[in-house]
Amino acid sequence: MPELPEVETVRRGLEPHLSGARLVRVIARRPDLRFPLPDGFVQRLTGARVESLSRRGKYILAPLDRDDTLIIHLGMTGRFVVEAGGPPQAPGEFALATPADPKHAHIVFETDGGAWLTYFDARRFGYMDLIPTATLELHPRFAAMGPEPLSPAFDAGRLARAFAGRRQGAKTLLLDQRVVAGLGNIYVCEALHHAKISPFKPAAEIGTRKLTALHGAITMVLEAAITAGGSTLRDYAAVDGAMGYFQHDFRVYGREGEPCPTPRCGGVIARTAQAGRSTFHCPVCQK
DNA sequence: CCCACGACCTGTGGGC
DNA sequence: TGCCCACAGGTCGTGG
Repeated sequence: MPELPEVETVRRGLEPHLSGARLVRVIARRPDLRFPLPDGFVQRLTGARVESLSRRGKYILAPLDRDDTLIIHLGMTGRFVVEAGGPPQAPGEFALATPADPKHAHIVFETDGGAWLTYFDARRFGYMDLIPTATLELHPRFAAMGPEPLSPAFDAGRLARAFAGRRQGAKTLLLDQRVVAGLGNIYVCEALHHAKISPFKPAAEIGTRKLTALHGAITMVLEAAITAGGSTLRDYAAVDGAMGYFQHDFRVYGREGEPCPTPRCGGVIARTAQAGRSTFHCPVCQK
C-alpha cells in the first residue's frame, strides 16, 4: 500500500486527466470496496466537474462543482490505470479500459476529455466516499489527522509536543496518522534509520537533537521517494504503469541480514515482528 | 492511554 | 509440480 509518496505519485498522474474534467460516466462494478460506497455514488458523481485534485495524508481529494468532495484511499493494493484515449474497443455494455485484471477493476470514471480511469484493488482495503466539502475538515477521517509532513505545519517542535509524555515506541507513534499524516511501514523504518533512532525507543525519551534529526529525516526520505516516483514492491505503479524506483534506496526495509549502510557501523539489519508488522532496523547504530 | 491481536480480502513467493 | 504457510505498502475494533 501506498504511503504518501505513492499516493502523491498517483495524484500527479490523475491530475491532468481529472482536474477541471467532467465525469461523463461512472461505473461501480460492485457496491462496496472496504466499506459500502455511499448512497447514490454513481448518480452523485455522474455529470459532476472535478474542480481540483489534492492530497491529504494518504487520501486523494477531488472536490466537485456540487456540494461533495470525492475522497479516495488506496488501502494496500489500490491503484489507478489511465487510458487517455479511452477503451481500446468500442464501448459495449461494459468495455473495460484495461481488461488484463477485470476481476479487480472495481470503479471506472470516464471524463469529457475522453480518458478512462479504472480503479483496481485486489485486496479491497481501499475505499471511496463522498463528503460535503463545507465540512470536510470536520469529518472524522480528517479532524484528528496530524500535519502534512512536507508542510510548514510540521516541524521538530510539533514532533516534540506529539512525543512528549508518550511511552509508546517511536515507530508505533509515527504510524499513528494523528501524529503526522502519510507515513507507513516503509518510510517510518527508513526515517528512523536515517535519524539513528531505535523503532522501540519510548517516544518521550528521545532528545531534542534527535527529534530535529528525525524531522529532517522524514522530510528528506519523503521528498526523495516522491522524486523517485514512489517505491514499487508488488502492486504499486503510477497511473501510466511506470514503476517507482525508491525501493533501490531502501537502507533497512526488506534488508534483513544485510550489513547496515551507516559508515563504520558494522551492524546487521534485523527484522522484528511488531504488532503483526515487520520492523527493520539496525540494532547497532539506532539507539 | 497502551498494547497485542484479530479482522477485513486476495495474491504471491518461498520452502518442503 | 503442487501444497501450505507466511507475509504484504493500512486501518479498524475489541479486550485485557
